Amino acid sequence: MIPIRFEHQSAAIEIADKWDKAGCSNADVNPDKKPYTIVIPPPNVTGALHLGHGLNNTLQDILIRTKRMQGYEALWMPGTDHAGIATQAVVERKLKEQENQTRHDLGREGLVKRIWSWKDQYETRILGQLKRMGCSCDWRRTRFTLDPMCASAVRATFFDLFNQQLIYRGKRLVNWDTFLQTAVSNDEVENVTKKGHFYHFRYPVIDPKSGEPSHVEIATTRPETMLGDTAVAVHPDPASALDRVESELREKLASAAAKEKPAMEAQLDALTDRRKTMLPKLEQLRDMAADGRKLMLPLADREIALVADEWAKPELGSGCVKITPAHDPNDYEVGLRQSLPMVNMLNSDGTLNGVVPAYQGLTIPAARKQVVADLEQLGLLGDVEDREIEMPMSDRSKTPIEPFLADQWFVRMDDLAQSAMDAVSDERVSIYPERYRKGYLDWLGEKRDWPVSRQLWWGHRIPIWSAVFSSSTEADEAKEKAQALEASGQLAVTVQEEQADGEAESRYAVFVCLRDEDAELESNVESLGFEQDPDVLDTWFSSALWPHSTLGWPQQTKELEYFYPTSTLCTSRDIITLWVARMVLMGLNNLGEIPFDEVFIHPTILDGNGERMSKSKGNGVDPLDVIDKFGPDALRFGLSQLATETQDVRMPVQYECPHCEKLIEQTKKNRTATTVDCPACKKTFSTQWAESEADRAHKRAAVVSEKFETSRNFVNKLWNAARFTLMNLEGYEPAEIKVDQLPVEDRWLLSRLATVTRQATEGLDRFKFAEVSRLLYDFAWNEFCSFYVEIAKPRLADDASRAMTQNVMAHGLDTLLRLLHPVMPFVTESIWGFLGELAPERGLTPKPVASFVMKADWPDANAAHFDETIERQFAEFQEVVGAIRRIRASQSIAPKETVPVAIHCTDSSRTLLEPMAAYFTALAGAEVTAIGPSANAFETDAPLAIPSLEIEVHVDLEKFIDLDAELARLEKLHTQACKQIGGKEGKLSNDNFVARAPADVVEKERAVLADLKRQRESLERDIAKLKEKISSN
RNA sequence: GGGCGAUUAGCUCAGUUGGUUAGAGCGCUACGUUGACAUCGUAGAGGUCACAGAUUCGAAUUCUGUAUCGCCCACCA
Repeated sequence: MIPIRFEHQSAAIEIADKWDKAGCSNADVNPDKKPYTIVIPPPNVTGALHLGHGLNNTLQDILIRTKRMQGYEALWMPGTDHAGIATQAVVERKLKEQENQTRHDLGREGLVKRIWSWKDQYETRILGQLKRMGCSCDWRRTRFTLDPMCASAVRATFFDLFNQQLIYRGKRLVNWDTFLQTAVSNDEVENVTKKGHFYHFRYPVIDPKSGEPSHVEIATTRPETMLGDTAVAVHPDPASALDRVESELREKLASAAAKEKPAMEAQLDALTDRRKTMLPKLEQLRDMAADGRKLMLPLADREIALVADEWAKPELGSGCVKITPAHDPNDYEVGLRQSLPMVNMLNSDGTLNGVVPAYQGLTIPAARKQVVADLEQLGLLGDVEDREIEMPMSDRSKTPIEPFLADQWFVRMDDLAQSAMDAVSDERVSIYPERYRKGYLDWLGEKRDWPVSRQLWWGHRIPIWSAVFSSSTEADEAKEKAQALEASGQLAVTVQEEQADGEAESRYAVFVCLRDEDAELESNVESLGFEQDPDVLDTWFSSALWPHSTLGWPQQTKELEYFYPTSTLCTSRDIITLWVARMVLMGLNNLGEIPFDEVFIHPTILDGNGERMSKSKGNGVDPLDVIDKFGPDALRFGLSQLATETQDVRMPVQYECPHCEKLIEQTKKNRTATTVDCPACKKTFSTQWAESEADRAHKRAAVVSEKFETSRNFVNKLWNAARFTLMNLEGYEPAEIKVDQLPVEDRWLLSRLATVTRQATEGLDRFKFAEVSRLLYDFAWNEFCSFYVEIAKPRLADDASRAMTQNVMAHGLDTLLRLLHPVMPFVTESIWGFLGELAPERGLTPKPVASFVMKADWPDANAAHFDETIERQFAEFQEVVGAIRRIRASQSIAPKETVPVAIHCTDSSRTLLEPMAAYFTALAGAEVTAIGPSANAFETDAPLAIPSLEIEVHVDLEKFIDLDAELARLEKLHTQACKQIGGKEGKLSNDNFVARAPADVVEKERAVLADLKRQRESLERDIAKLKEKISSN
């Protein structure tokens, strides 16, 4: 027999085990079915999943389960991502903290081994989280972006791109950590404001003509970088640049607060001055630049260009700016625009290289002192001002970051990007919601080459071996030798002309790319003097192949043929460009086919303060904590309710006190604390931050959200509705359900089931998860439970109606379970099991059902069952029930008291309501004494009109009446009616409205007004009668 | 700086092509444990739909502007 409660802890484990044993979530090539495929966005193995992943995976599982029930061979491909930078950083940080070691102490192999064991640990944890959420992935196929299958796809792709000449080596400015000797991402760079100096220098003009200045003044906070200067820039049109600055300033001034005005006015004055004193000189310099005049870079004794570029701001300083393309991001841009040489002056440890031999080996601070002193000696140093300067610092090493021009590998994007744009433009790939198309197209439209190398050890190592030669002949010789090593197309060679650091001459790099892992070939290549590139590929390179690499590509597997292209990709918007776009272009490049038909972008979950959840902030919620407290079905239902079309959803987060189980609102303050005192029970609990032994002695509080309470309650409600049904199935005999012979309530249920099924099916097709959840919640709770089950009670007690009621009710529950299963798999599966014991054959034409609801057919939206008249009639019944209840409540009539009720209505309403008269007792504690046009008012009456239905409900208050309460109630209704009548009359007396609004709208308004007036009159009569009675008492 | 989104009840959110009295859940108030369910039931209170304009007979809904908040991008992944 079905237990009194749904114990999700034990039930979920049991059910998951049954599914697993029966292989319910496995998918195999099956020519009899259409495939439906989703590849999971592989979670990073950096850490455990939080609610954001919870949402992402819940939605995918809803889709997969729905499609599986709809008869597709539904494959959900699981796996995880190696997440290069993030994972290596986490492991390195841990290494530092716990063992005070750096990666150099362990060496490449040692570090990678450590990361693998980290990966194993977190992969297990992540997959465990997904399983407990009920994710019905085909676990046999679990992949990892660094496993041999993915590696083979990465190698094949890289080799192919290399052969297409789409891979090249170039320079790129990276954030270089000179201490860790690695590039760090922008995320890990922190700008710190420090005290420093602003140095003014003068660079001599080479052979100035008469009237031309002999020097150009520039200023910098980083004097030592002048050794790498390759130009000085001046604005190409300083006059109009100044005009623009001035007009912007004036515009601001007009709307500025009074106290800000004086400062702005001073700025304007300075600008006017500058126009007089500086503008002619800047224009002269601009002309000199156009004339191709050169400057002499002091100390380096190198000619550098004078260029006209908008980066120079005529309103600032001297109006001229030195350009160091190899060591400043903005200057780098200028260097690209102006085709300037890029002179790298640093070694990777942050000391100076031999570009200017006198400074070789100096550290940056030493070089700075030296440069300033040397310039002073030459008389080229101007003012030195004190100034606050922004300095980029590495989060990881806490040392200054140097912008550093490093060799990087790039993928040429022109055609690849275009192909991915076309796929979306012509809707071979659709993106929902549509607004995300723009970002995708804009980003790809820039067609920026993709830098794919990362200075890391954790990842797919770049399969290129290179050697550098000073002449092209030598390079060609090396190329031929390399090519001779292999003849079956596993090896490709290119020669690329490059500029060496700090040297003018070209060098010739020979690159050997190997298609597959082949130790022998590799060692042969190396014996020719080639070295493998130390870098690894960008994580997104392997992620971009995910939809086909996981299916076995480059092998032409039968899975690939059957399941590819996949159907739906479900992800969050922050990786539309990084991941989605790249999957599309790689799919097209590798297979000539798009990777998926549609992309669904779901909202981001923020906490109660509108901040993104993250473990480092302390506001991250582990789905397992929510599952422990509320159950997996509640977690899933709650999340699916959040999946609206907006971009963000908020989820206020609470600590659950481990002592008293009260939920304590998480604040910005307490979320970073190591311990918190529970305001309810006054005991102390610890948080994720607790480290000291004293703190850890307190029990740890889970972080959850009360948003899931509603869902947990819903699970409970469903369970109990099922319990009621099952408790009343004693003696159940399957029997044909003949729709046209059913009473109104049964036909109503069938009609509602048809409608709800249709709406749910359509909603899921259009990713309206929140809408579908609400729909099913409302139907299950407010229709199935509140009305159908309540009406069933007297019918089940009556032998005449019992059998058919059992049949219809079993069918209703059956359909409800199927509809809810994708969202709430565990509780529905559990109930399905119990239902199957009592009613193994059920349905309109009883048939044996699948042993798992997970494997059952999705319900048919049987259009023939939809009956608008029945639904409308039933609504009348519901209205009358509501009316009786309101009267009872206003009269404070005790629930156990049965009140006599007369329903004054039309004949057609009587036909409907009469057979249902008994149900008013079950639903409203009412005994119906009369129904129809001749039903009269009672002596002591509390009437309530339902104007739209022409029904008046009369309740006999003989035994109950509270005259004052009744008067108050009627007067309130009267006021309301008057107000509404006023509104309507106003509207209808507006000639414009009557003339211009559509006739049916006007007609409707008139009808409503007439009803309202009738209602008001009747109220006035009743009030008068009541007043008379009160005064006579 | 560029792009996108949000602003509706105390809180978290719905609100279809503009058209009766703007909805739900939680919270709140009152009453109530009848054999499915107190993780419940019934009823109730609570909203100038951010602000200012415009279009329209009619605007939460369309347009423009403002404010506030958030997210993405700015050679960061």
